[in-house]
Amino acid sequence: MPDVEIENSLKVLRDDDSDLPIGGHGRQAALTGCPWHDVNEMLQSVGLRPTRQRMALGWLLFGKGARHLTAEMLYEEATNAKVPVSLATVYNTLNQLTDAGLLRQVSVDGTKTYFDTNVTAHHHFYLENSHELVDIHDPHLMLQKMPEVPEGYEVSRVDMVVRLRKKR
Amino acid sequence: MPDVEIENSLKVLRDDDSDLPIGGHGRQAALTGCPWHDVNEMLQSVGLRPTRQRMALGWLLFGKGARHLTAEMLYEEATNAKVPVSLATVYNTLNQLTDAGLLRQVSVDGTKTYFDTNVTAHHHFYLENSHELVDIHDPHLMLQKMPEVPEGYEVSRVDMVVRLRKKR
DNA sequence: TTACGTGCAAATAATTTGCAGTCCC
DNA sequence: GGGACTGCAAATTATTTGCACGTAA
Repeated sequence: MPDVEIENSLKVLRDDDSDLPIGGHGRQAALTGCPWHDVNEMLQSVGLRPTRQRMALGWLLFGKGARHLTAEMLYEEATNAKVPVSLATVYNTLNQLTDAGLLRQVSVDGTKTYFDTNVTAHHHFYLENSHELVDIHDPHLMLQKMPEVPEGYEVSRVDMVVRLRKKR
Repeated sequence: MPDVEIENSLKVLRDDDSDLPIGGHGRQAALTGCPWHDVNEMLQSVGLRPTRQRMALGWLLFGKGARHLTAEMLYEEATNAKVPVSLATVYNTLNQLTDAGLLRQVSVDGTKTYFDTNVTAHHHFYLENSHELVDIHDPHLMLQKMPEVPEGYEVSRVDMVVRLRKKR
């Protein structure tokens, strides 16, 4: 996990406090609208050419509040934003950013794959009714006791998903 | 399935003792090797006709030790056991058993869907190298502190996956 | 220029579905 | 006998890939 520097380099880019459907957690305000040159820098830092489409996607991903999206969702967002990119490129870009450690993949139900712009250790609520993914901001939830790991293995990561359904 | 060593090294971690595949409804201790009529009963109890293929699949699922499998794996097992069933039927059956509460679906990486014969609350290790799923038997791991659930929602289930990789 | 990036369409992979034939009660 | 079940193949869905063309360094 190569993330400490990346972490820092991105901190400013995030807007931790926007439209979380459910509990949003407050944090310091990001720069107004994540300027172009931040995304640019971000891309450079991981060795990706700041092309038109990558800039646009990076801007959509990190500039706005949206934090958990599928390729399809991002594709639609881009299209709506008059930034035509092909779906294939969206997939490619998401995968490249994930490999670079700027995004984290979350699988919750076998079908869709979500990408989370928050790469720090944290867990998720999954709203079964709306198929929405939301960060759990409560830090106490995090691993109070690590299970005994078998010989020869080490923990790569812990994924926890608390599935929620609407009370009837 | 190249896992014999892994099998052994992890044996201790499994809740071998509680081999109650038919748990939930039946509860009574499993007879030696889960004979036909147990599977039969199990199917009846959830309103599924005990057909040849369902009996065979049920026998493979609950009679043997294998506890986490994909449709493809079960299909292969069945074929090897000279019980020809179509892959579609395997999928159908797995879904029916899941709906009936006899199996639990676990998604770990977007691509494959695993079915777990243990439907009690528990978590998993996922061996990234071998793509194997193993129960975490440590009950202490379970919910030490439930996160604050947003208004109007209730927890449907908590899925935790501790991803392990081989130490280099 | 020149390797890298993009779009499109075709290719995969996993799973579901339509429907004709089969089996259980 | 009649509806539940099965198998096969075709259909879906999500994602990847091959390849000709465009573009940043």
